[in-house]
Amino acid sequence: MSKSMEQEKADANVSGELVFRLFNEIGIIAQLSTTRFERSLPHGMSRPQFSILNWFCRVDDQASPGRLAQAMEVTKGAITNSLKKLEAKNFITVSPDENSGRQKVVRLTPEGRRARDEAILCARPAFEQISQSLPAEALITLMPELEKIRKVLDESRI
Amino acid sequence: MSKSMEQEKADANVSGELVFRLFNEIGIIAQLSTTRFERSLPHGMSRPQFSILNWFCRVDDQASPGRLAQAMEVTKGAITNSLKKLEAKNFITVSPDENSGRQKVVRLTPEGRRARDEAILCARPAFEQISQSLPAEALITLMPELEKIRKVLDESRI
DNA sequence: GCTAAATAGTTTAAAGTTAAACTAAATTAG
DNA sequence: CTAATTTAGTTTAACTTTAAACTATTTAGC
Repeated sequence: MSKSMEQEKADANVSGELVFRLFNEIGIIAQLSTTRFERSLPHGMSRPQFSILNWFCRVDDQASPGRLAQAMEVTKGAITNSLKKLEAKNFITVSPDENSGRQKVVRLTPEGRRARDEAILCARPAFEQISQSLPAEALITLMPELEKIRKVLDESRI
Repeated sequence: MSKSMEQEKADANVSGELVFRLFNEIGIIAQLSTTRFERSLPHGMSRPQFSILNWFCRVDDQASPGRLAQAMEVTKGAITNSLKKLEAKNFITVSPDENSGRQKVVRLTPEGRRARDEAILCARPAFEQISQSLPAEALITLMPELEKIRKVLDESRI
C-alpha cells in the first residue's frame, strides 16, 4: 500500500476542493456566456429556446416533450414552458401523438428552421470574438474533458 | 501569407462552432452541478448565497454590495436580492458606510461563518463522489483553461 | 457655490429553473 | 377484467437572474 489512509483522505479533500472550484468557475462562465449569447439572439429568443430549435436541426425532426427534456437535461416543467414560447412564435408545432394518448409530438416549422439559422448568424460574431482570444487547441483539449464531466453528472444523477 | 483568406474564414467558423459547443456543454454542466450542490446545502441556502458567505471567508471580512456584485459577476440587483436573504438568516449584517452615504458595508456574522463551514461539510460528499470518477490530473489541467475563458469573457464584457 | 454628470443601491417586470402536486393515459398484477 | 402502479405533461409556488427605471449621494465643471 503506497498510500496511507491519511494520505488518501487528504487527496480526497484536495480533489473535493478542486471539484468545488471547478464548478464555481463553470457556473460563472455559464452565466456570462449565456447573457452574452442571449443578447445577440433575434426574435427575443432565449438560450433554452434556441437549444430546442437547434436540437431539431441537428438530431431529429420530431420528438416528444419528454425526450426533449432529457436531451436538454432540464425538468419536464421547464420544457413545457419553453415549448409554449416557441409555439406562440410559430417556431414549432405541438400535436397529439396518434400512437399514445398521453404523449405529444413536437415538430419544427419552416419558420422555426429559419429562425434557428438566423440565430446562428446573429450569434456568430459574439462567439468569434471570443474564439480569437482563445487558441483553438485549448478548446479542442477542453471539450472531451467537459463531456466526461457531464457524463459523470448524468450517470450519477439522483 | 501561408493561409488564404478563405482558409482563415473557415478556421474562424470552425472555431466559432467550437466555442459555441463549449458554452453549450458548460451551460449544461453548470445547471446540473448547481442543482446537485444546492440540494446538499443546509439552511435552504442557495449557491449564490453560499458563494457570498464563502467569499467573506476567503477574500475579505467586509465589502460593499457593489464590490460583491463585481466579485460574483452578477448585477447589483441580484446582490441586493441575495443580501436580503442572507440578512434575514442573520448570516450577514448590512450597515451604512460612515465614509460614504450612498454605500453600505456588508459583514459576515459568526452564524454566517458557521453556516458556511457547515455548508462545505454538507456539500463535500456530493463533490467527492464526482471527484472519484474524474482523475485529479484532468481537473488540474482544466482549471487554468477555464480561468482563461472566464478572463476573456470578463475583459470583453459589454 | 451651484448645476450637471457619475455612482451606489433598490425596485420592478419578465424570464428561466426546480420541485412537488396534480391529471390523464397506459401498464402490470392479481 | 379490475385495481394498482407507472408514465407523460401541466400547473403552481418559490427562487434566481437580467435589464431598466428610479432614488439618493457624491464628484466635476464652470
